[in-house]
Amino acid sequence: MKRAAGAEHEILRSAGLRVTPQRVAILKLLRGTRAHPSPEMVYRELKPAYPGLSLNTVYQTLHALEKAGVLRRISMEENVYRFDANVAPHVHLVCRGCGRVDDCNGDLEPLLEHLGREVAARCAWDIRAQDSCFYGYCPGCRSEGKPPKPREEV
Amino acid sequence: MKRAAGAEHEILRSAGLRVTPQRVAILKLLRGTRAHPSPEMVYRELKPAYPGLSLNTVYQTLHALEKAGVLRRISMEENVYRFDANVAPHVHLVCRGCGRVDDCNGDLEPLLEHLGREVAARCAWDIRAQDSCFYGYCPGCRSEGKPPKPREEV
DNA sequence: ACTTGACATCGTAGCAGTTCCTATGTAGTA
DNA sequence: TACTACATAGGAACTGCTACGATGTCAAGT
Repeated sequence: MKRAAGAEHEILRSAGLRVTPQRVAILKLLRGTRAHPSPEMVYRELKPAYPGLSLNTVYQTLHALEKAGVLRRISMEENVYRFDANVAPHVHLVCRGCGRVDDCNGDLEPLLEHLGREVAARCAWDIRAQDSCFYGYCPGCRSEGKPPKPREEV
Repeated sequence: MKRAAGAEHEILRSAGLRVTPQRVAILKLLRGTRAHPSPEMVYRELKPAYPGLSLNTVYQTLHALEKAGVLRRISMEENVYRFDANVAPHVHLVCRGCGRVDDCNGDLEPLLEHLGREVAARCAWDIRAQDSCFYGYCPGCRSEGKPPKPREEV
């Protein structure tokens, strides 16, 4: 349980956080998926390997990592937190059929940065983060009649 | 309580919804504010004028109006629904200090539509809606030391 | 105007996601 | 190895939202 990869170790240390098996596991999971998991999904995924894991710990770890800037919390149409280890500005695609959240491929960063500059120029706010979400139906749900939302996997 | 303005009346009718005092009041409030109220805020605002109003009714009315395309539900970093009577694509500014949600002035619609086209061209999704949020500190919170979030008014 | 059926409203109860509380455990330093 | 501050676990509490059933009301058709 102690021999985790080094990258997560480094990240935690440089964020001023203690290195614990739980934190390494959570961070590793987030960095290894594109599914933007919710706390619940993280918990369900890691519970088999860490039977003693508490959902509470997942929440606290996610908050700590978010505060340290390692993760981003993103908001979907549903009132459930989701987390993303990709901190750079990018577009999220949210399926109203199955609930999955994808990143949009292709280099949209220049466009998003342009949008950010335009917004900053038009208001007197101190902007710290941006998030662009597109809602619709993924290829899978598109072919069917877009059914109500089941539970997706990490 | 029955002599409300005609615009809301029209909107409700053409959406196929019954016209009731509660619905007119809720829609009128939403259309007359830029604060993107949450259900709770709508309730607190209307309760004095409509003492019998139920929070449940607020929820149901907001859902009905959203389903009819009259309102948009937007997602902030907090897990609270917020509603916007402006259905056209525009940018939201969310203050991490006081929690207020503003629209960004200035004509950003072309840019957003451009972004939408780029996204649609890069993925096989059936896009139905888009939302761009910018997080930071409003002019008021910026001048102070960005305090923790109190409750804002409608 | 009056009746009537379908839809709205209200209050309560229930649920799911998140946070609070606190005793116990453990990482990291000396 | 011993110590101390920080993490964890478990459960209880909180909050925003939804489901349910009884009552009330809008509006179409007499």
